[in-house]
Amino acid sequence: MSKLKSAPTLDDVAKKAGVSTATVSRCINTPDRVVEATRQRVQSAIKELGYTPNFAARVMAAKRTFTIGAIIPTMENAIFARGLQAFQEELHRHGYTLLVSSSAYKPEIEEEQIRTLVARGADGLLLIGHDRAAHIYEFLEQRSIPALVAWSFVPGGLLPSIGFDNLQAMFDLTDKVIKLGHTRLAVISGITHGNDRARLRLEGVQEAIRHNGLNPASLQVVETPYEVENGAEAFSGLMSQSAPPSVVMCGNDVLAAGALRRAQDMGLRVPQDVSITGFDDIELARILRPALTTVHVPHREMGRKAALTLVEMVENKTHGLGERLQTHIVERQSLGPAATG
Amino acid sequence: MSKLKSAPTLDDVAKKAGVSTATVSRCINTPDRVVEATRQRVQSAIKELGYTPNFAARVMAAKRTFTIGAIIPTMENAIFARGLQAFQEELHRHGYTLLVSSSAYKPEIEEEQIRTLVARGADGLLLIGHDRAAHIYEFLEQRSIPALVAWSFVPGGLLPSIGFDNLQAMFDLTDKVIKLGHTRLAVISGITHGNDRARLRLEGVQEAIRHNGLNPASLQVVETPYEVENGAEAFSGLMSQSAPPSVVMCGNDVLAAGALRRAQDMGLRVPQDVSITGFDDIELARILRPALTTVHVPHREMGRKAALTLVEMVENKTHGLGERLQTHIVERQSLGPAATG
DNA sequence: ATGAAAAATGCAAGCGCTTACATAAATACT
DNA sequence: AGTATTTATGTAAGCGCTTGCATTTTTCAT
Repeated sequence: MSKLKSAPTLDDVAKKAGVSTATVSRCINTPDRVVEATRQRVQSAIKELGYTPNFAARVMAAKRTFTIGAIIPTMENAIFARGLQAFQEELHRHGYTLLVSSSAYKPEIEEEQIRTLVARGADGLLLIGHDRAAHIYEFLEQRSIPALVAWSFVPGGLLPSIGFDNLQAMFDLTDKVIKLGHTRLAVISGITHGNDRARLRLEGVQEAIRHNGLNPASLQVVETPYEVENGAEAFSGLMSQSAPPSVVMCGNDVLAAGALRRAQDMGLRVPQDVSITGFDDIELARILRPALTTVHVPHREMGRKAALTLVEMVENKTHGLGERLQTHIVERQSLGPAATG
Repeated sequence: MSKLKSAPTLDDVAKKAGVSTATVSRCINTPDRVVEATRQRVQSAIKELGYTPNFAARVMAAKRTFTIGAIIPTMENAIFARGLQAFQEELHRHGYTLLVSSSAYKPEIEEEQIRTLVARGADGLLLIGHDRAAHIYEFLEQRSIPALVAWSFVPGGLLPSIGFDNLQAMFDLTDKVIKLGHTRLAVISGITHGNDRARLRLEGVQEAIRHNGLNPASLQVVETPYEVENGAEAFSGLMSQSAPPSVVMCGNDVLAAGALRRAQDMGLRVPQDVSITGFDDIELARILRPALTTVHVPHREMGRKAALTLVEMVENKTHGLGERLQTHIVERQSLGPAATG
């Protein structure tokens, strides 16, 4: 009942069905080029043997893998997990498989992963953000691997991108903050090095400050990795100064969650004593008390569209148009008017 | 500067270095079997050409992929994301790449994914939980693919497992709940069909109830998918009855988060009016107010150990011992004594 | 019926790599 | 110095599949 050592091959199927391997191959790949009767015979041979095509052999012969690679900073942040899930689902719908790696926000690791995925024959690649060494783009270009950037839309970038305008989104949020009367702002930003999303969000704040005639030098910025604990630490650092900010704008919801918790631990009321904002609008933002005022990003839509675009790029060898997705501010309870005093 | 159409091959390198392909191959795979001078020459040829070994060809020839497949229900739940991240990191440390698919908790999809991963030559497989059709185990056995189950430890299962005792953990938590004076318990469980973790957790509650001499029939159970919103809905359903429970035990933290939020929306104080418990101890549990009393599961450790075990199984063709990891109750604020009223 | 065109199938050449096995070069030993 | 070992490299046979081209069978129009 179970004695086979190695998997049955095309040849085994061919023999059993009394046809050539070519015919079996056609039955699998282009069934309409095989006459009904033969197909039946082959099908049952396949079933009987429990045959599954060997992927590597197939790739070698056909030069196609139907695999798309994605390299994300981490699976632990819900925004990537969610977008990736949608990406995967859409890919699956088109017959592609997803190969994921995470780079832990480290450029060297990302580069290694890119090479690995290419060596594995990924038909296309999904990358996060635009910031990376020029030679990586050259490598991709030279190997003519279709690649797409997500989570950051930059028109006319080296690679097409599906994402949103991080700068504009944060500009708008900051503008709203300032209109509420805040003048002492602080930012808890993600690490900007090699991360255009973080960088652009920070720039958005700065631009809004200038735009509103506030003093750019008054903006306090802390850069820290995207973890709850870091948000908390950064927050207490910021608040224990002589002139603490009236609002702390965080680079993402995770950081904001940490800040919020710490605020409560410090006995500060949010938003009465200090306002806090997030970015991403992950589920957490809604669950927290007070619920987080944040920027909603359509992660699922982004994942889905990225898949669609990438498949299109791979199959039609087109360059990919890219698309700017809309974000919007979600007003909840963590942002209030500046305290009068 | 960039004109090459297809990737350089071993042959190209061999020619450029003036050696045979075998030597180049050895330089890459068993460098100590090649003399220094030659190795140097080959190395620089590789560098100059920007050569990367073709994965598929390698697999075909060597029958090894250094790939481990993992099929998880979803990447969206932090518990899997976190465990998988650790799994991946450990795998990477041993030179393996991770291939992930998610099954969306659907058995048919899981089966398809298993076949796909096997066809792709995964050297080993990580599966979640023990509940699946017998023929899948046969398939794995027949193809002699090492496979390991995680997130659920069941000694003497068909496959070795690295996980924890879901039943015992929930039994302990329930025992504590009952000791606090609660007699009207309710459970918001995940869907138990095809999910031994959910099923065992529920059984844990039931056993504890019997063990403490309470009436098993009094336990109210709602089964629902693991989403925040579902937890909320289930909670209000439960509480709007004539004799609402004094404690709602949730199948995981996500469900508990939904329940908690809904409780607050309904004007119920937690834990004064009703207690709520979770399971998993994800970050969220700590952030919520009141913070969730839950069962801590060592996800990272589990991921890491699973990787170690699986690599060992693959490389030494051993059967894998499995390991029962310890969980513990984390007492926070969402569970209190039964209301005396 | 009969030859031409169309459809179905078979043949066999790779795809790029690893790895026995064979051979050549270097080193050791008497 | 001469032979036995050891070490380094080359030769070539696949791994399981796809696919262009050749061949056979079927279909169709005359």
